[in-house]
Amino acid sequence: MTADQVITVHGDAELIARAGHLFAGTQREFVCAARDLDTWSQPDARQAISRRMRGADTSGITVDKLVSPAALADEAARSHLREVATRGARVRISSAPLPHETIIIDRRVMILAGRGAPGMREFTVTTSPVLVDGVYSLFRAAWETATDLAAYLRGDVPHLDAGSRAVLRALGAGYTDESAARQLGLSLRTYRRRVAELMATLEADSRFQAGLRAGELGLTG
Amino acid sequence: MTADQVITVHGDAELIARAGHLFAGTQREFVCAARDLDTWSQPDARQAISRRMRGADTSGITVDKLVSPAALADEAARSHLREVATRGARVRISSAPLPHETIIIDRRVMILAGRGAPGMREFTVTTSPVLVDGVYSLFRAAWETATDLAAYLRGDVPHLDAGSRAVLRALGAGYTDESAARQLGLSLRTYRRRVAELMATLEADSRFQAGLRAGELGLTG
DNA sequence: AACGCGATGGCAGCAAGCTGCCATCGCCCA
DNA sequence: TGGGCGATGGCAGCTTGCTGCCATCGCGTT
Repeated sequence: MTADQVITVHGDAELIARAGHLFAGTQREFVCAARDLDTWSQPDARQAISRRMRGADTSGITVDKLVSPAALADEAARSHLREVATRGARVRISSAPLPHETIIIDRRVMILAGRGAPGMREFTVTTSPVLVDGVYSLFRAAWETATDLAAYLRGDVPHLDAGSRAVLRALGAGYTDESAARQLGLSLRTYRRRVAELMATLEADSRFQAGLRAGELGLTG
Repeated sequence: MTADQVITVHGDAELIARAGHLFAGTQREFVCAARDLDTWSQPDARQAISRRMRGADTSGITVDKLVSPAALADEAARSHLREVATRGARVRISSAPLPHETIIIDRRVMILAGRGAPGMREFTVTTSPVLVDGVYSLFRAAWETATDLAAYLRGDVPHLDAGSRAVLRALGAGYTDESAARQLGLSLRTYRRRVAELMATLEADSRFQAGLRAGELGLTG
């Protein structure tokens, strides 16, 4: 039995001071899962990282960012995500609650954030291969099933009104148009109009494709 | 800056000896993500755990097991999963590669397995709240988007032959039956027969529902 | 050769889905 | 009051999808 160490630091400033060099030393891969963008919206923390990254050769580095829909709530966060996406990062949205912040660099170092006020969070820095590999696999499992940012924005999921959701539920339940319309108190004509609108929204050419898209976008409940 | 410890043990025997009491001490929740069932298929390890769990009140404990499809490969593993499922555990299948083994008990203790021969793996035991909470969130994110075991077995995903997959692709591409049949070199009649078979397999009443199911079961590529 | 069997495909008829056209209704605004 | 407008629903005609029935074909068995 042996004992590895997990370093715990308090606050962004100490993290930058003690682990900043790890960010700059990224060789191949930088992955990150976070429920919000609080850490990076702290101006001084972001600038400190940016300064360190400047000059580094970032061309061969893949950047994967997994965030929850909450990160799209305000316009500042949206534009930040769009910006990193245009700089080559892959951004995906997970409907499930994510950690406050999990960062894995080159599959060697792992940084996790605990809860706490922005700027004063507790972070742990770990290099144990077993720990890092295990968490990395979990990250990938969550990543694989998440929705791409572009698809998420294209689908504009949250803009589905209650009616469309009801139609979606009826379709998903496998009803015929006739019984679905009856259940929703609509005429057959109107119900089908709704279905047609929904399919247009989902950019689907067939009902099968619409079902597929609806599933992809996590509209099933 | 403080330093927590991560305990590393080698092999199932040492894990049982040093951390076995943690399993028996489970109060509310036992979650586990694993790419295979090697650990639990080791007879002595499983028996040791079973012995410790005996007598403990397991009624109020929720058990969540997330495994990859590989865990359904051989019949022994399948029946083991069915058995834990009937004992109240929730079992889900993730199409993405999972860690060799990740266990989180009561959201307080975390045990991760590294690679290595069954029986001789390296395990880490961690109690750092920041680490455990972070990994727990990732687990939940992967869990949320995984497929329930029952649905997975019902769909019998692996038993889809090449033809069915081709049909699935055509449907997903949004082609009409006519053009899909032409592309696949089938008559319209046969193509529709295939679609009907597929829908029966997916237990779908409508094409929309079939699309939904296909998406759920991760058949889209 | 004769047979059985499963897969295929044509045909026909029906069910379901799609959409243009128009009448109607409720509502807001002038 | 009257006009405009969007949402609704009926109708009709068309397309697409669904399936039972039967003929055919290939293949392996007897």
